Amino acid sequence: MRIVKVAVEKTVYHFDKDFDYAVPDALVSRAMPGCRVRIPFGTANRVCQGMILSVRDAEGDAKIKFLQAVLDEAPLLSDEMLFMVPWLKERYFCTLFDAVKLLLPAGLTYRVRKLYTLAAGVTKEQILSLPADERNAVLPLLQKPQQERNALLREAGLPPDAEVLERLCKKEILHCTADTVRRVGDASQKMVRLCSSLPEPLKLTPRQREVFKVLQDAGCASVKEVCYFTGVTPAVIKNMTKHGVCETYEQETYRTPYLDAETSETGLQEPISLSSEQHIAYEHLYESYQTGKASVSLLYGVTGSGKTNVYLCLIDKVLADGRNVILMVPEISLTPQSVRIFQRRYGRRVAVFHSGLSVGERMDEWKRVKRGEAAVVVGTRSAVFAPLPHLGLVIVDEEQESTYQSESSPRYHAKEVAWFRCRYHKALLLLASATPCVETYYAARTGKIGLEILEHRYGEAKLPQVCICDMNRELQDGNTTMLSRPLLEALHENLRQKRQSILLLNRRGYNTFASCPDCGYVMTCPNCSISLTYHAANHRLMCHYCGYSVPFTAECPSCHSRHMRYAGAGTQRAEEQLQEMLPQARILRLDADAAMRRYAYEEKLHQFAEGAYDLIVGTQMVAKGLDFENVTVVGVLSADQSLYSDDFRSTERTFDLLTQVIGRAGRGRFCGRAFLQTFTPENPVFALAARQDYPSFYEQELPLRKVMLYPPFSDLCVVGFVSAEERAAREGSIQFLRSLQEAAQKMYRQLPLRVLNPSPARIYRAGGKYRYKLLLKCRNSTLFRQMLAQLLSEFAKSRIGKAVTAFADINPENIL
DNA sequence: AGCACGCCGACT
DNA sequence: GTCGGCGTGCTC
Repeated sequence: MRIVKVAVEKTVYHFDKDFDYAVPDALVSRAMPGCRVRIPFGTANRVCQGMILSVRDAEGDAKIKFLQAVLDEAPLLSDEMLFMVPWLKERYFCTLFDAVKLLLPAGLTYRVRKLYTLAAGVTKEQILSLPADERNAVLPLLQKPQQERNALLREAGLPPDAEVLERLCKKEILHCTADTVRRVGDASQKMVRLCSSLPEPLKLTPRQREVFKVLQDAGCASVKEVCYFTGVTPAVIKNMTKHGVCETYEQETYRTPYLDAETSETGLQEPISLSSEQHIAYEHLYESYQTGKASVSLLYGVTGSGKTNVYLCLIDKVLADGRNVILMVPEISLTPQSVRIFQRRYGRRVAVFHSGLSVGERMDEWKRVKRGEAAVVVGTRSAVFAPLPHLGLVIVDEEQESTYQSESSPRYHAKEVAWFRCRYHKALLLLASATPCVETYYAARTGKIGLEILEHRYGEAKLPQVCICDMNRELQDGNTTMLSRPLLEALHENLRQKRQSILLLNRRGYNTFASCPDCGYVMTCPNCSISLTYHAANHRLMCHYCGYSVPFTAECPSCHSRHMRYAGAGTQRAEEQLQEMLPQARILRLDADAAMRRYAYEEKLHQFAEGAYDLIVGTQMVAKGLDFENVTVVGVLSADQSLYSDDFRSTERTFDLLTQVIGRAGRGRFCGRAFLQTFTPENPVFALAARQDYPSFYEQELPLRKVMLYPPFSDLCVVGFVSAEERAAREGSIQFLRSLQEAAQKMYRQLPLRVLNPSPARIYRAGGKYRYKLLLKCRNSTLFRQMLAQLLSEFAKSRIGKAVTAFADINPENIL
């Protein structure tokens, strides 16, 4: 008997597995791995969809059920993808079908729909004698005998969750069946062409002759086009089809948003001249690519060192080999720029993947890639799943960016997925950045991955002059606004000279840290080296890694002055205040958050470049990619907000942010200036960023990581607990901790593991639910993940698991 | 998650 | 004696 293993939709993590189904004889030829199927599942045999993971011949046991239908004519997933599914489950603690969904474009999913008909032998009298609500629900079926659940309820004026229909099924008045429908139809076009053997003798009316001539010239054309050119109606073509002169067929059209008429088929291969430094890096990378083994390299290149040129040369070679490339960029807002560069060079062979595309667009690009019509994919993290058949190179630009981790379940890390795919394809993974994440640089420094360095700025652009503004000083001198005097002055001057400025506003991260204005001391947790966060409710300072807390006092533990204060407020009104202080300035506000529409954003930036604004005020993500000749002043209003955020990566992130922001000023002919406002000017991160000195920053940061056992010296795992009741969430975390310790004692003694106390999540109340978390310093090994998977399943089955959902996230970008 | 099974109390 | 409460356990 033919048996298939199926990933089933709507399972829950703790009982998810690949379920066996028997294939009915009629479907044997179509039930291939990678095809979706319709299956009965659970005690009630509810209809749901699944994905065939593998096929075999074996004896089926008593429990086995049969497939109902195969939904795809050809497999949607390649062997590589099917291989990736269980890997994703094991790695990110999701169900198999969740993993499948990552690999399919959003539009390609089926929806299960419930259809109702009157049961055989039900009479009109019977219906009329029913209670009112039931009668109303049944009556529409007399007009149209089969109707979908939602339509039926709507017509009866009942809410979508009404149970009338289920009741009627039990009474055997209605009959319920289910099927699956495509969510988004393919965008297809009706095409027409001449038949290969024409009827003899060929008799044509004058109008048909017109059509015949057009088709002879064009070979094939869409029905619409033919009608347009000849002025005939579709009836003529239909008639010719009937007489065997021509035939029609459906052809899918692609809706590719970034392709316009200017985009040529193959692109312009303009020669690229590399500097000697770039050339060496390129040569080395190409060598690793050519070894035919999977490898990872870091391309560490200072801002403006021309990393893109190196990418382009590598991509040329990889494409010439008949292999494919993925280029990932951190933000949607950065894709139009990158896409333009790559489309210019590679034409229609470029496909675009990112979450801002509509469902239809995404599906079209996906298909183009799957059929091998596109060989270069540019996009955000979801691009890592692009179904390219012969991957040769994956480039991760700005590899330190947190956007490469998914923020919703399954929380995959695009860099990890990229490495999985590169191993499969024996391809090169290229991580690139001017400020790589500490883990990556450590791996490069210790020889675990390759390292290529570009240390010279391309051309003669000079580093801007950096001013670190001491905000304590400003305060002492009576300046209570959020603009320091040097920055305000520079903005005024820039306005006068008709030059432009960029200001960075940190509105994210509302944590309030405690610092001493006299000596600059910032309160940190003695166990975790994390800034303590002020909690107004109990007037205490708390560590949100381990739950440590102390009462807030005004006395500084370092210099014993009595001026300790908690900071962090004040940026809310920033924008209005700015307009008040610079009344004549034309200010453009950029919000990376949802509000900005997809293209409106590009439009605004274009206007800025044209000089329609004097000043951009934006959040950090926005400011990172901006590159304008006329910008000579950049300012960071409060660098502290990010520097003393309650996260072990906060110094690293701040260094990255400042370095990039400083790099924004003075890209053109004029010398630029950067202003960093802070209450703790003595923090060395400012001087290091001013010099753009990543290696020194790294040397300073690494020992701290080692002492505190943070990555790269351990992995950090967060187990989160969510519940409608605070007590349940807390008790859940405590119980999980207990079983974790037990399991570690008994079965996993060899695992390195340190557990911090359960503590409330940073945002501990969200959406009416309470959240607790447990932090583990561990080694992210197969064994560790096995233990965690086991514990998560047991927890879900336990009594408290009914009230609390637990989930795990290894090396998250943000610790809950 | 959903759903059936089953064991106990309140009711005709 | 039966209806229905929800605790328990299973899902190919």
